[in-house]
Amino acid sequence: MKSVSGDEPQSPERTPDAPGKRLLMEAALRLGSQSRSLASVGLRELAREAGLNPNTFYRHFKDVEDLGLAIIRNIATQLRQPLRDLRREAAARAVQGDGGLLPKLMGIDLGRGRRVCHETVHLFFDFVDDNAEAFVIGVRELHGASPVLREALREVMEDFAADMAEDVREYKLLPTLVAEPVVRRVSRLVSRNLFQMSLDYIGEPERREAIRAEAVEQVLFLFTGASVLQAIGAV
Amino acid sequence: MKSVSGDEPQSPERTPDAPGKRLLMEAALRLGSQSRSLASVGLRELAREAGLNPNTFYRHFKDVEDLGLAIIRNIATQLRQPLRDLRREAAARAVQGDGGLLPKLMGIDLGRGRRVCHETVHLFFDFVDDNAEAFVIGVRELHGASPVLREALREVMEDFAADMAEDVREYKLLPTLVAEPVVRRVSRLVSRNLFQMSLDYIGEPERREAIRAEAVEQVLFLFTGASVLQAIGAV
DNA sequence: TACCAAGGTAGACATCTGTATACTCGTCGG
DNA sequence: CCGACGAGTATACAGATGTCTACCTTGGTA
Repeated sequence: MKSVSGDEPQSPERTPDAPGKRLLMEAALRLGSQSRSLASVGLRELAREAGLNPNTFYRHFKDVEDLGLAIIRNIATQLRQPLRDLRREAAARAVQGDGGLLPKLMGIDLGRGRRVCHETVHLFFDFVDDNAEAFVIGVRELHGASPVLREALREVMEDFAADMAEDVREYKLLPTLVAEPVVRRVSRLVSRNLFQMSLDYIGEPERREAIRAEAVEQVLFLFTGASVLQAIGAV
Repeated sequence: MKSVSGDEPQSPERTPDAPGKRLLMEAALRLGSQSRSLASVGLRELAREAGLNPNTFYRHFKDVEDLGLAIIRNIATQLRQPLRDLRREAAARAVQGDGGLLPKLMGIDLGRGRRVCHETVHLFFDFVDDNAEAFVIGVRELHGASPVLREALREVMEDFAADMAEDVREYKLLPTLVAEPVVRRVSRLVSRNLFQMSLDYIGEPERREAIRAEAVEQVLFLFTGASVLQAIGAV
């Protein structure tokens, strides 16, 4: 046994992944997203779907849980950086005024935050479009059976939220008087909610545009509410 | 076979529930909340935990899914009415001014909404305290394997949100200029988030007070944000 | 050339699961 | 008093699952 998905920490996918491993992960995406929990598919069904011998599974993973971890790490690394980059770009692009379409509320430049938020949310949903299966599994497993997967996904969302909070501060998307812990809490909630909505998004294709709009709206509500309440000293 | 949990619609628990049925449901709460998904416990393990013969299961339920439905219906009916009643009381109690502790923001009486919200949230978490196992299972199964359970739970949360939106309107907790669909969407999000947080609440006993506070805060942020943005015409 | 490890296969094992049929027992209505 | 019925039990079976040991194949390398 060499690499049951736990080598030296990890060079980010230095192995082009043995064909079997990839086949198994793809099979897991297909089956796991189509109804049941990952654990309940079972190693054997997984191998069957992948067109492989059950024992081949052991060459690459020690558990179904282990497979799950691999999938999670995959999408997490694919999502995190692009999202940060886009947020930076969006913030930069939105620096030049929006022509004052929206009034400033108690000194808060709503227009800028709104545009950054709009773009971020849309990139997120674009990513959901491309990785629907992984998202279904992810959100399922977030409250699922395995504590290990839960913890891993929690961490992903926590990082996601932390990035967001940091960017909000760095690009000054909120008035500085909003305390940092508040920003973090709001970010956490936004993150959580976006992941949640990704399931609606996937499950109701005919409402996709509406859901994107609602998501933007909700994020705006939250940050605005936080700003206003803090401004009048009612945190 | 007489009552596999699908009789005439339902008189609300006219049967005091055969002892076996109750034992099985309690066993399901214990096992289902302690790690895996309901479906993955399996009828046999369930019966074992309940100290009964596997076949006894069939006398009361046709499926594990069926058992799940019964549990969901139970807690749903236990939660809904009390919550509405409390909200009405809270709203009535909060009619007499709060002494102007908080300034009115653009004509919005924040103090009243805040108090009602505070009490509602706390009642909710008290209920979570008393039914922790059911909540764990509920939130798990919300994104779980079975479409039937998912749909049932969605409905529960939808009702929960609808009640909330209606009460907000009826007790005038928000300025009337906030459009009804917006209230509904915000309510839906709040509802979803509360259920979500109930898991944190259960899982991190040492942070319970903090979580309650955060929940109240988030609800306030949302409704405030919605009010403000609507007020300045930026919905 | 010989070797060796990684990737993949084959068959066998005990174990668990859902389900079907058939039995027991207490209670209640006629 | 008796039969029917609800609740619970016993046994049995086919199928699936995780895992073990052993074997084959390939590509690189000493």
